[in-house]
Amino acid sequence: MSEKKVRVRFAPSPTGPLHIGGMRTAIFNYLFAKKHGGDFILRIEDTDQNRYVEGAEDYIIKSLKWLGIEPNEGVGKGGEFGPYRQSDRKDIYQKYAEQLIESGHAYYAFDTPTELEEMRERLKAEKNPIQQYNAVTRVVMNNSLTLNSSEVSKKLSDNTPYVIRLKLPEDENITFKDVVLGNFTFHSSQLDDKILFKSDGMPTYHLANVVDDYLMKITHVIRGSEWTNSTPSHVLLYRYFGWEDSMPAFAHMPLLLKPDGKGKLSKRDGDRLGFPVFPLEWTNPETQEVSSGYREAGYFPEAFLNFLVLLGWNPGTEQEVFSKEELVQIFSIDRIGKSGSKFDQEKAKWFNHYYLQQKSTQEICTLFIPILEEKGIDINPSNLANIIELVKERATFISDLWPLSHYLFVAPTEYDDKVIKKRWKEDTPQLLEGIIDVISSLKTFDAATLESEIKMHIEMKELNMGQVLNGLRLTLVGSAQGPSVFEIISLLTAEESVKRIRRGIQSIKII
RNA sequence: GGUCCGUUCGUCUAGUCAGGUCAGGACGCCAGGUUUUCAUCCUGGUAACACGGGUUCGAAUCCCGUACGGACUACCA
Repeated sequence: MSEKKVRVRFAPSPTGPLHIGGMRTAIFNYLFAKKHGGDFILRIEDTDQNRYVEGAEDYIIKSLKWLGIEPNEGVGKGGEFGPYRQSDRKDIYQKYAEQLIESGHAYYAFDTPTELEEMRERLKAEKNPIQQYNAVTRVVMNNSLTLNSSEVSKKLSDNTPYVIRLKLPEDENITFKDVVLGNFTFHSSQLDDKILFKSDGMPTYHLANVVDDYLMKITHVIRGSEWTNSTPSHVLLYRYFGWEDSMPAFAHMPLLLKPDGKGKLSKRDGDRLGFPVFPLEWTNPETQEVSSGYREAGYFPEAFLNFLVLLGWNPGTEQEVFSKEELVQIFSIDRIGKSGSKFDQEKAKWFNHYYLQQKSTQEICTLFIPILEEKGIDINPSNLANIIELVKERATFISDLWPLSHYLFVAPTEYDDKVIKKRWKEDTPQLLEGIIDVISSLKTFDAATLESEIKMHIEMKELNMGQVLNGLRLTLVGSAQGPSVFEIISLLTAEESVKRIRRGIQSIKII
């Protein structure tokens, strides 16, 4: 076995925050690399200077880190195949573009944007289904194939803006195998002479991507399926460079779709639909507009990762909850589905609820304390642990804990009208006086004792439970929610409970 | 318009390559149980092979067509 070491790259453009589709691509790349004991490389593809957004690169690194994805090499990490930011590799690309010109597989093109536009308009008017710069149309354009060599050298020495285009064959089938989608055949007449090198001196994605993947010894290209149609051009580049033997395997992943209908998920959908599409909160540096993030919404990274990995992939078993380590063990690229998936916020919440329940009470306390501090609540740790024990099973997010438990910290100041109407009767105050007596007389003060004593009292008086306990809950909590009243009383202490019951008796009026 | 791709419960999906279990699981939803309440939890239920042809004893599975959806079609990635 002389299998090459697996090396994959995640190669986002720093044009803004990474959305969850990009995160999923990163996760799949990472899992695949780890599964095979390989390297995961972070490369920043910033060849479009116009779209560069300040802070985006940092955002990408932070997002990966939040999920526990640490690149083996790349921007912010280093490595022997660097630099890993394409703008720092500018010189490399020019050399390769020129090499292609020398070998006759690329050419200079001097057409202005206007001329290109006219060409497309003309083809459109002729009802030509293909409106591209290709083997047919290039013969009437301004390029080093139609101009004689002295005209070309003159233009070059005049600094006439030019691009370098890939010279596609006129009549050739290009085939490649995609690990996810299967075999593809494209006919060269359907492709265009892609620009490899732009007039601003930067390469396009197509060139930079192929050159870097080759130089960085990438073995598997796992990327979004929006790249499928340009893959044949990339295949040709490998061929023309003479790198076909080390061409990586391609795996194009289906896209994440809008939850409510049509099209691929976009950055706008989040705010429109009321859920985050970004892992972390993002503030647009130009407009100061804030987009919400999963982290800030209260999702745990492990829940978010678990949820995301199941979008378009499954292990083929009925298991749905996985740790990252487990995923590394069982991940397999050929279990990636072919069709796009919408995501379901309800399921994301379910995962978060599940992961929250797996956490220790101590851990949950630690996460909850900042919220309490913000509310100005002072609490002793052992009491807090008891409170968390009591309410955590109801919580999906840490932020649910306060609405679920506030009455255990602060006495109710108002009482739910609906509950008053339904549960507060003429004899309620009198019945509660009886409960005060029971509470006050107890020597051991735990939930079990409270329950048996209060129940005994109710039975002796020949009352029914609902009659007494609902009113009791109202005075303690202010509403008709929460765990067992006996648990509540025992946490509240006798003194506080009696105080609340008295206050309720005084201030609640029959409706 | 052209090229390429896809289509199983409302959603994520198993099953398709090697045709033959009342098409399985999860989320959601509904019902019942537990509970003094609200949740949680437990049990059960609802619900899908896009459509039309063909091949076959037999098709979700293979073939063709149609519809619908998606991606690409920039000196953006």
